Amino acid sequence: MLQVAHIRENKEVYVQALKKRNFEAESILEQVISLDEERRSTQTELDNTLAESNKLSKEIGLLFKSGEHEKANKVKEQTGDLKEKSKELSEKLNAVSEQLNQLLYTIPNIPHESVPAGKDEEDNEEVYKEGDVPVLAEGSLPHWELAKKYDLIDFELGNKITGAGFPVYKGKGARLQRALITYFLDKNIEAGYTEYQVPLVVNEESGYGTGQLPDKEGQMYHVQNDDLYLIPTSEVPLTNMFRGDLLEEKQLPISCTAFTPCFRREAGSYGAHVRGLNRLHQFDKVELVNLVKPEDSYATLDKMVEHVKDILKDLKLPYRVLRLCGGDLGFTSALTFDFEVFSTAQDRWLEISSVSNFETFQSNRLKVRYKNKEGKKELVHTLNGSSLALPRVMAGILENYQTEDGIKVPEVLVPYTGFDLIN
RNA sequence: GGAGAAAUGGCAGAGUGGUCGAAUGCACCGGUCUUGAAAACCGGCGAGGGUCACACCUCCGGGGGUUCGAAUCCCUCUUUCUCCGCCA
Repeated sequence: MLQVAHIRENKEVYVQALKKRNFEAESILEQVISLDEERRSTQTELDNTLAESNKLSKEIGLLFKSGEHEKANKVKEQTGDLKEKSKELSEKLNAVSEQLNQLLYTIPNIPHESVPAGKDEEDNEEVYKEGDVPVLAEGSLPHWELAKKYDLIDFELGNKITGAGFPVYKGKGARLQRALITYFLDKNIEAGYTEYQVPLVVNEESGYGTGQLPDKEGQMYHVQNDDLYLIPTSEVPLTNMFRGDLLEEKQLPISCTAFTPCFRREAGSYGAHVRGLNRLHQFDKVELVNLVKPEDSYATLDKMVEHVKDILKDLKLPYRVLRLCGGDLGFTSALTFDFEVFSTAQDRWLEISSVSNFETFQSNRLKVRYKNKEGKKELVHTLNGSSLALPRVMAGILENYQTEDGIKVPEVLVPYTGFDLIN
């Protein structure tokens, strides 16, 4: 959520910046400003009314104490009007504030100046590429064929138990998956992150805090009996741990990592691009979340990007890094780098990580602040990134490491799997 | 799931209808003393809105009510603790 005080002072900057997202902000920002003005003037009026009735109440108290009951009763009569007026004003204030909030929820974050203008993923900017695309033998297979051939993942079984998009991992498939999770966590801990285990269901407030609600309501599974949501990413519980907190400067930066399954309804997805592990309703992911001082956030973003690069280098997977264009940038993000692994057998890039700086967009909603050296309270910057999302890494490994003898296990994983070949 | 008790500032903990945003202690920050530190002493120290700055307003778990006036009384929800039941 954008900060109204800033909008008030820099409306034109906001309008221009949001154009990169193809978001026409002029009129909506004007509405925001006028609602905010109304809000403030209503607040002032209410304050004055309350001040007056507070004064009278005090007077009444004093009069009763000194035994002047008659006088007191007379003053009492004056309070009725004030009471009614303040009731009206506070109702108006609530309505205006609510309206203002609803409006603010619909405005996306302003993109960082380095974000290229653009319509969709076609316009993303490739900023880095590494690794040779392996030349595979004749008859190499996509991962869903490999998963079947070596009995690693059973999609049919998942259909039976739950439905499409809930695969069952078996044998060496399950162990490879577990190895990857442990390896990712270890890498993150080594880089200074603290590991957490967090709830997989969250309340409505948490959903709003990180911006899944109301924007992506349909994306989350909703447990209606208890009004809870299955997390679409551990970003939600991780970031919400700090909701409403006023941190000490020395506590920053806060770096968390967690492994969790993620649940996404992915309503409306279908076709070849969702085959196999490409898109699932339940998948595993290891996530990074950073809370930092504003002046440090872009350096932190760079560090996160380097960290993910490092992991992919370890795994010897060919990958590229994209700077997302305005049209493809997530609602809450100011700058996002996507990582994609090249799937040789599918002959396409698969997104496996997304690393973003949200600046104050989340922290403003979440009210996560810290006291700086001067004792002034400031919103922290929040960042997150996947390191990494499991299914597509799994797909990439299966497809790129296939040989005539079977699927080799990347060297760094062997200590975790306990085997070096799947055959 | 049943019975009872509780929820106050970073923490502990007073406060049961009026001058209470809230005693006191600890923690924290600044100062005096000291070569330095500790101790002692002095001062400061919750959050949000609003203002150039004050003023002023709001907040004692959340919501609602009674009252001229609520941390304090009533209703309701949530959470925590104790006892019982069930259980990985």
